[in-house]
Amino acid sequence: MANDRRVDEPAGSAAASSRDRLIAAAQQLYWEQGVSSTTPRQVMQVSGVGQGSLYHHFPAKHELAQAAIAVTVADALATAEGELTSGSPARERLIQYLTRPRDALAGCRVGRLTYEQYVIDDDALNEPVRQYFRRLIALVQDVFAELPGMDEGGSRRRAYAAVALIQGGYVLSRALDEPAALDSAVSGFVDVLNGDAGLP
Amino acid sequence: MANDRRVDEPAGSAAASSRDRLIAAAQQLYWEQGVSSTTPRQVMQVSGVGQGSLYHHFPAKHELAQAAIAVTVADALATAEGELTSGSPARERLIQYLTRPRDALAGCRVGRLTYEQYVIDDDALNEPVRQYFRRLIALVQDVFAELPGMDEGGSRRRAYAAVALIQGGYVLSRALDEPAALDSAVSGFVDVLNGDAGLP
DNA sequence: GTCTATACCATGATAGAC
DNA sequence: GTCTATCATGGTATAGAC
Repeated sequence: MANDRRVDEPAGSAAASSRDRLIAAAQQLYWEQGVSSTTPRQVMQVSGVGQGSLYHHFPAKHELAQAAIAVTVADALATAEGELTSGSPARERLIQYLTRPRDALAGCRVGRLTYEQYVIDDDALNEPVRQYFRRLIALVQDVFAELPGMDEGGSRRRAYAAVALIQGGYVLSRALDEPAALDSAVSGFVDVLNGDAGLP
Repeated sequence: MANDRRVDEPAGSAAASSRDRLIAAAQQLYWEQGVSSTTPRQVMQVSGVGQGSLYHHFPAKHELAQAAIAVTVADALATAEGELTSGSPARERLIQYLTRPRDALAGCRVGRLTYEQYVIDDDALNEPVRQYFRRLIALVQDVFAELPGMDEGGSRRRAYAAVALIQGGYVLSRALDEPAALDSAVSGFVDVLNGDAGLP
């Protein structure tokens, strides 16, 4: 990555380079079936790039995974940042982040990596995932902190809860094969956030 | 399972049968490193059972996985049921379930299966996972429903939120390599449940 | 940069003796 | 029920020509 002086091409470029097509194919396959289940052969087929080219651009599967995960994390963070730092009132930004339409059955592209042994065993693959959640939680905490009468501990705990809720909603939707499970979980959280609490 | 007439041995039996040791080893390995990463060889080594015995008791890896996952799900459900149907007031039962000490870095033995391609692709493996979450959510919903002024939709949504929160807490703890992340998420949820809401 | 052919190894499973 | 030996497959990577 660091020694790659190639000029960046636009993501939607009509004729993406072999390297970009390999990364895009890997991203898609990782999302659909996980990293360890994705073989170099499959990446070649989906990308339409030959075997020689794959191993020319990436010395091994590991380096391809590193590149693909880095792009996935950067994209996901950019989306969240756009929602959470827009000009809207804090309350609206929070609701917008929580209720954004998500492909619940597909799962979180980043969160699922935490249960992938192939990723866990490899610090270079693990680090982007850690950074993603660190920054996402910080973004959410900053929004909670804008609300009146919120101390630092309170905003911090609520940020962990909000991000965990989304991740767990994905898990429930997948387990139950029920896209609406994530929505139900979010609704329940928003209910209690709205002060319509539950404990006497 | 249905055609197995062998007399059940106590779980903590001094001399467990080969079959039971195989299942126990598989459970442990599935928890530590996932199902697809766990090879029959590893199960043999951990259980101390030879290869011939493994394939005598289980025709293939698939049947071993089925048996091990069934036991894991049954155990996890029994634990949750004990907490959620005890004699304590509803509020206490809920808090007890949410704040039970958990090995956050290890992840949820059941929840992690939702991101395992090996499990997803196999209905026989998938069904116990679905049942686990269906029943767990129902148990939690029943407790919420005991609280005053709670309609059915409200208890349902809160149950989804509570279960999702735990699952997502595991994901965060693993992603951040930070056992306390799950605790923070739970605390944030309990904060808002306590009516100490957040949105103006 | 890209291609085809090939080597290597772990996995998942079978065979057949005891 | 348990053992050892063996096999077939497919994933990962390398070699070397173009």
